[in-house]
Amino acid sequence: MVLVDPSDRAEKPAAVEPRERILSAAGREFAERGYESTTVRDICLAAGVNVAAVNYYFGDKQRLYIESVKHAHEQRAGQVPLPEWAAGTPPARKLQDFIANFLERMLGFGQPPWQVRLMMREVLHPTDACRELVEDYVRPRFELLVSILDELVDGQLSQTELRRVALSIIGQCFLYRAAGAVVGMLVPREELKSHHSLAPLADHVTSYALAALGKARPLVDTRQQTLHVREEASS
Amino acid sequence: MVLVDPSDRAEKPAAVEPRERILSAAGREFAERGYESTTVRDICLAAGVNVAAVNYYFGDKQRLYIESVKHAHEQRAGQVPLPEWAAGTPPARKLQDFIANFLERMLGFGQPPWQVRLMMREVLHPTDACRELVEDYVRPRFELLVSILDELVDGQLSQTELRRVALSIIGQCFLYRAAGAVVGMLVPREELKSHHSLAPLADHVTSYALAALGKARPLVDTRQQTLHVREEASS
DNA sequence: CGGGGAATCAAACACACGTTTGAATCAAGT
DNA sequence: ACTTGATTCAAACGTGTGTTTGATTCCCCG
Repeated sequence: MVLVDPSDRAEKPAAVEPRERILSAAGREFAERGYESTTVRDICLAAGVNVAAVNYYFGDKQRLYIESVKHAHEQRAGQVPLPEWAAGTPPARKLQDFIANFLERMLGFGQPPWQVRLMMREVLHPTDACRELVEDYVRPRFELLVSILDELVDGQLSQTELRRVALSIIGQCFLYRAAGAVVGMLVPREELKSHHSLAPLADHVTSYALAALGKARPLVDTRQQTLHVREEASS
Repeated sequence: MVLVDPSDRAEKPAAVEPRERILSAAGREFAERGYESTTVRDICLAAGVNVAAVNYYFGDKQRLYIESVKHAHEQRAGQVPLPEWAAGTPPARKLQDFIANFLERMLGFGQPPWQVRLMMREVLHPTDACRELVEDYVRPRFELLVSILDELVDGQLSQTELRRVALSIIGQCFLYRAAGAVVGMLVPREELKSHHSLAPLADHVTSYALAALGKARPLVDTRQQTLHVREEASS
């Protein structure tokens, strides 16, 4: 006979609703191992509840998964809100801020956020929870980026071109989150920190974009290069 | 248990060897559904062999998975080989070719090849088969790209900066393959073709990179801000 | 107190999975 | 024709899974 004293039941923060504990534990497990590989027994063990609790509170595993994706999404949305700027902020500055914010959100410096990893899974292998996630979470950011770019180039690019540039920027940030392990294998060990730190990355992506759009000097200063070009021309 | 060399057995003209059929079917199934969600029964059904065949030829499911990843890799490697250039080819042209080739390989226009999807899974959620894949398949391409960029900027960027630029280019291509479904939700229906066609994409990524590096005119022609002294009249 | 609905629990269920088995089939060698 | 060993097959095994069950405990209101 096991009598559970309410005071020693609290491995987690005390007095949190079981439903919440399950959602949180499920999010972590799903983010780590994926849907198929995580068992409801693992989730319940991590949450400190009986196996039957999942079905009691959520009906079945699938509905728990969808709920945990939404839960992660909501938590994360409040955690790193969209940046806001005073009127008259130069668009180049907005772009810089946006990229830093986006990277912050994706890579979650400081604490590795399982919420992002869970949503990333949803983006990479869409299930039913995906469309809703895109509309609520991805599209607003995407269109904010497009509008910043539009302002930056002063309406000189078509919407199609703007979206292409936006996707270029997102792709650069995306790679580090989605394929971080492979990136880690490609760059030398001692260089890894500089590839996974916020500031250098954000600077690179920003100046790369600004240079491509003609709003900053190219990464290579072409004026100092004339001599080399001449040498090369002989081959 | 000793296996007989297939070559000295009487050949069946119509059907391929069972081992090959299993590898092919397994690759397709794994690429589509992932490791956990794919059952050996499904694979054997698709391959037209008995369930026991997997264990007979490969030992267990895990080894079949690793073999099928290698198999896909080898097939794909021969299918879209690394481009080669005559000495003296301008690096900008090499970059263009590389990007087109890389996109061709990633997106596989025509029919989406399950081999790439399988390898993509390995990149996104690395297993034991990953490291080998990176060394044989990813790294050579990556270092080729870095060397092209190095030639392009004529040694004016550090290796770290070169790798950053290379990862920027790869990230842009990568996004369309890894998150194609989400990209499809973000751009208008009628624009989708232009975002998933080889030529426009390759042009965009290439000119984006060339402009950022100061080797081509920016995407936006800014009359007031930047004096554009460089005109790419060389050739 | 004590009755009753909500919550929790240990145990079991039903099923699908990877894997094994042992007999049947086949192809070649002698 | 018989032997031999590789291959194929239907059937079963053991295990881990999501889910259900029925009893038990908790908590609150009368």
